[in-house]
Amino acid sequence: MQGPRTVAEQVANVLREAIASGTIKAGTSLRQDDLAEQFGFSRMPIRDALRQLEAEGIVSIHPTKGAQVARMDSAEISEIYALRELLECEALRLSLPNLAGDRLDEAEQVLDQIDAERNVGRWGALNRAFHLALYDACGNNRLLALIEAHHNAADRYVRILLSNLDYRSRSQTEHRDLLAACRRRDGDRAIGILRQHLREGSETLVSAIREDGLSRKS
Amino acid sequence: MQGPRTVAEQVANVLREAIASGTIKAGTSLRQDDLAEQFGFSRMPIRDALRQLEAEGIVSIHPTKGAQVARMDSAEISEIYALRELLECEALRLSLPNLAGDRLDEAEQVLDQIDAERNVGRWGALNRAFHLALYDACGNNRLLALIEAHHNAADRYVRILLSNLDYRSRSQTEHRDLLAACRRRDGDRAIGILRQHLREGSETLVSAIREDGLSRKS
DNA sequence: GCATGGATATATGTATGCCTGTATATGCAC
DNA sequence: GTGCATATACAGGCATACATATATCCATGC
Repeated sequence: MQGPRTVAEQVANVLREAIASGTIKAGTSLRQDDLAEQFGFSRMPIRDALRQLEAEGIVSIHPTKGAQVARMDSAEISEIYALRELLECEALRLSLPNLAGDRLDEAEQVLDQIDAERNVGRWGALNRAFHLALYDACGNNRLLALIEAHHNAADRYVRILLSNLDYRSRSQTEHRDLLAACRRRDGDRAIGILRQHLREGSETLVSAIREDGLSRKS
Repeated sequence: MQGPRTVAEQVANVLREAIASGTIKAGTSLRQDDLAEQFGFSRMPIRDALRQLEAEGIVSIHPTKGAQVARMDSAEISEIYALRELLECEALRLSLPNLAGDRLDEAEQVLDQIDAERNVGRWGALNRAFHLALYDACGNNRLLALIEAHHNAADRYVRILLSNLDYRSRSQTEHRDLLAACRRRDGDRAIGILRQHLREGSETLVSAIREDGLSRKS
């Protein structure tokens, strides 16, 4: 596994993490000159990085007006979660018959890691790792890429969820229920749990955003 | 409706159309210098355009190795059609209850246009317009964007399909059946027809690609 | 006092040049 | 004769410089 080969990729990775972790807030305008100076590179790789992040739906670019961290209101969060439900339930349905036992063991280890992890910033990645492990055998790489893209797009909001201790506890319970259903090869039950899991996440997140006022327009 | 605001967008549009129409074949390497000379601009807007097309999955870029028109083998075509089936059936299910009658009239006009159109290059766009008209009221903009992205990614292959007179005739019959089911507000039937329509397209296209050898690796 | 137009400033879009990395070909050694 | 190493060439990434568009502010006129 080799690291990023270009400066643009490095910049994109740093910005993605900064946005996901909340260091750079939604709506912040990302000026090419400022970023170039901060990173110590010219504007060109920064432009490439911003294009990359735009493709991922993390920033929005308007010609001659620059880039800013994409704002998501509760409606967009709902859309993303509706898509996650559609895509991930299908991936699980396709994957489960082909899912080897040791993959499930790996998924369980990830759950243990989540319980042990005290660094808030790691929860998002671990949460994603657990979900993707279950879908890994679905046989459709584009489907997996779409799922990962939606995880990335909503990452900074999911982290808000996961920083809520109560939600995190419920989430882990559901994760273990889901894993148990997968071990029993009970596809319908597993998909049902996953669907319920995502809907709870969506509802919790939407109400959290509404009261936090995170959706306010600048 | 204002046109492209930047050179990069214009270049991206021209390249997208050239690739979709088959003027630029799959696997062709897209050298920045050559394109810059052909278009009469510098390499920078060409770079931006290629990044944009990469995000759309139309070209693939490898650092220091340049860009080339993305090759799709039959497996990738199958993946795209599996996703189209998943996404479009869901969009239709969500849209149908909110779909106004005049929208259906518009869709029918598009079908008439397809029958009347003699320019092969227009069929792809009209075909897409018909499908999107049906999903328009689904209420999830991201879902619509994903569907449109998948239409674009497979466009040049769909055009191969549509240039087949026999397939085109069958396709139109299915389109009209689908429209009729929508008018009757028979959601299950409409989704069933759509699913069958997409599966036929996938199978026809996969076998066409296999025998045409379009998936050969340079 | 308000509105409109023009000018200026700022940030993005575009052009060009240089450097680095990779691939290929050739030569030498085994 | 084959394999490996080195050198050269080519293409892309990055930097610097220039052009353009847009927004804001100030001035002038009504």
